Amino acid sequence: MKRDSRLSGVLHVLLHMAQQPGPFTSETLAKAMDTNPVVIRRIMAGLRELGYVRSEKGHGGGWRLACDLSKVTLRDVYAALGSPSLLAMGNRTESPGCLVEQAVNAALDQAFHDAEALLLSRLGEVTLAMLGEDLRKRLGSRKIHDISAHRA
Amino acid sequence: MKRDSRLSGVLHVLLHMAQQPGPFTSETLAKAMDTNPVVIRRIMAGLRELGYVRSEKGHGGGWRLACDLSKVTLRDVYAALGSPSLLAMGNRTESPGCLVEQAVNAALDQAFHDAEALLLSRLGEVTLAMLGEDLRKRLGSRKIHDISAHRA
DNA sequence: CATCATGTAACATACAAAGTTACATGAAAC
DNA sequence: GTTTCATGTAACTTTGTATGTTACATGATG
Repeated sequence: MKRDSRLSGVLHVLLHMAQQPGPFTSETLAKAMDTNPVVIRRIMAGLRELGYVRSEKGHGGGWRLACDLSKVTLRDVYAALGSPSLLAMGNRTESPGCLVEQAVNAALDQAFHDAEALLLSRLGEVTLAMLGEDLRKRLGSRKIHDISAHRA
Repeated sequence: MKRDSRLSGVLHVLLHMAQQPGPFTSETLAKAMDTNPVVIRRIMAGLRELGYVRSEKGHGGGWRLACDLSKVTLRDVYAALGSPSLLAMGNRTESPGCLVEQAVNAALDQAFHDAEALLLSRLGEVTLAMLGEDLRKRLGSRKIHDISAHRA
């Protein structure tokens, strides 16, 4: 797999859930995302632990939102995934004895750190509610999107 | 392999080369980097094509710097590697039909793009000569580092 | 108790970087 | 000219991680 798409995926799920009351089974969500129910449960596990969503077993069970969408940022969601590494590049050796490599690492670390900080900052500026608002604009006059129609 | 370390690696090689006249065989460089000669040739190929280094076969052959170190930035070196992706994360689907996913992508793309731009900008601010200068400071009063002593 | 849905372990697949082997090409030394 | 050295490159192996899949235990509902 080329790149980590868990953040993209879990946001997709959350935004879908925000459009309808729920609950949603992992299977329903998986169909909408064209993936496997276990994958859904996996990426949702961290959000459940942080209380952003709740899950229930048995008949009528499934996933429900359990947070104020205007208080949860994309950065929070990212953190709920376990804060996977943001950059595809890194240093060859983290604590090299070679002074040459230390000089290289210092220069790269600075650039890497700045980029990571900016990305986290940007993610922290966007709430799930804002995403929902943007979606509403995109939907325009259309009827609220039904997740069950997603399969088309 | 966890993360792409080619940029880190090739910079390490270039900085080593800047400390001594050369030429350097792939094998010598590989030993200094604790890796394989073919890996060296691979990461150096792009730099050769752009004229940053030259290579010669046969006796007395090997790699030599062929550029003004004060004119080549880390961003140039990155480009010579083929501009591999900088971010470890990406969108699930690049051109989704689903409006929900479009909204998610739009938000993430913005953040991703900003972070990539900043990283490239930072890399563009640092020249190989500046790296060499930093290294000189780290070396302090010490004798110029001999690459053959690297194996220690 | 049968059914539904999550929770999770275990295994399979896909992909890219890094490491390795093998050999062709060309240059210098003898 | 032949040997030796060094690059150039293809092909294959190894490794790490995300993703996909199967199987089954757990618990809730009807």
